[in-house]
Amino acid sequence: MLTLQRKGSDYHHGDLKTAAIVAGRGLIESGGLSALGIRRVAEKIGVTAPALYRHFLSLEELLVEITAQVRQELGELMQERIRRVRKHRDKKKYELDKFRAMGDAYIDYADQHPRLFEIAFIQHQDKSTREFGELAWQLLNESIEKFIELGMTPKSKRDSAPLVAWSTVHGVATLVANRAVSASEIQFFRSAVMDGVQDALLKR
Amino acid sequence: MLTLQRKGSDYHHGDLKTAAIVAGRGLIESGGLSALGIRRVAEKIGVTAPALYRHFLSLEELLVEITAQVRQELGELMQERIRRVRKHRDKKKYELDKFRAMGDAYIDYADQHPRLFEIAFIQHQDKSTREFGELAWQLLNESIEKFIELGMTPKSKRDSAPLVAWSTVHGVATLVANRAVSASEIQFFRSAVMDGVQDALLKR
DNA sequence: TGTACATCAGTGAACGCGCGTTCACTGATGTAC
DNA sequence: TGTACATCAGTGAACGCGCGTTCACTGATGTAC
Repeated sequence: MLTLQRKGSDYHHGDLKTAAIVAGRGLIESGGLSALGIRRVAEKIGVTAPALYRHFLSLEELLVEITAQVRQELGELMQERIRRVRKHRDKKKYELDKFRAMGDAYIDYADQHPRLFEIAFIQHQDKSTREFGELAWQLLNESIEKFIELGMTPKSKRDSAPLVAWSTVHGVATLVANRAVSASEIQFFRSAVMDGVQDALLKR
Repeated sequence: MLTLQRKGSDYHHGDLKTAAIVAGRGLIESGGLSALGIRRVAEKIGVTAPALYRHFLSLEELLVEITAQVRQELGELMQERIRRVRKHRDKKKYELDKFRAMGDAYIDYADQHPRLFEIAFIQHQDKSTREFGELAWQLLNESIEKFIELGMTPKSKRDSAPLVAWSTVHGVATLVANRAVSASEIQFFRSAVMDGVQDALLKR
């Protein structure tokens, strides 16, 4: 749990910025983007609205910080799941297991935090999102690089493979987050798509 | 061009409902979902706000009608592009060309109407979106059915293939709509992914 | 063909609300001496 | 160690705004006779 209660005096909060981001996340998580607001965040923290202007230039800026954090978290979940994969003496199998774990993590995040996932990649100003989705993108590229090293994926696909994998998994994740696939179909859907990605990347 | 100007008297509009949907679309197209509003739609049409309540129960209902129309349009664009594909005496090639045309249409729509695409699949109440995205989904299934008939796709993939194809193409479309892929990469990205889908569906 | 009347799509004013942001301020903190 | 003071994170009141929706109404339309 992050520091949410005030420490010491009641006048100074201590870590308003962090608290605001956490509170904002919570609002979006339960009510979507339109539930985010300066006044609502302030109320949730137990502070007056203008106090937030000591830490953010505007509502927009708060949102930008929230989405950056969500993208980071998504990357961290992937990293965590990769770590938990059991080693296997068959290196190819091991790499493949890690790859699937990554994809599963991405989809799980979208499933469990649909509203956050929904807003994670929206564009602000002229910044490219991938620049911020750095961690997830990097992990994906490392994984595919391993496939190539082990001769599982042809070198010719070095540039395209990460894009194919990303968009496919992103597609499932989006549809799952939007509940566009019925709950009963989800399991089948997810594994069918992951098999499909594998088919597309691997030599046979 | 749909009937936008009033006909006959100035008092009765003639086709307010249609005009409201068109105007609402336009607002979303240029300013995103948050730009949609009863008052703004009314102003755009040249009518007072309460007039719209003769045709819609609420703002929400107007939005539902707009998204349904967008999904329909998306399907129609796909249909149109399929129609334009040149016949080819090699049936397999012909089917494949039509399949790619469909995918291209889907992505083009997302690229050209990013804001509309963004909101097309959002969930309202408890209705499943696919129920509404009927046309697009049907076309995709027919296409894959042809692949199976021609022995290009194994029968065992009958259920999974449409899901794999949909989510992959949907993924690209989403990322393109969000401008998460830089303009210079888009062409390579699109064709790489379409090649990937093909790899996943077809026997080799 | 002409008139009375029901229908109903539109108007105009008003409602209460919650929003982001600004401003002059106040209270707590921590540093200099 | 104790006091004066600069710093700055918070307050409270107020701003102007645009929103969705309601209400009693009015004006145009088309049907019955």
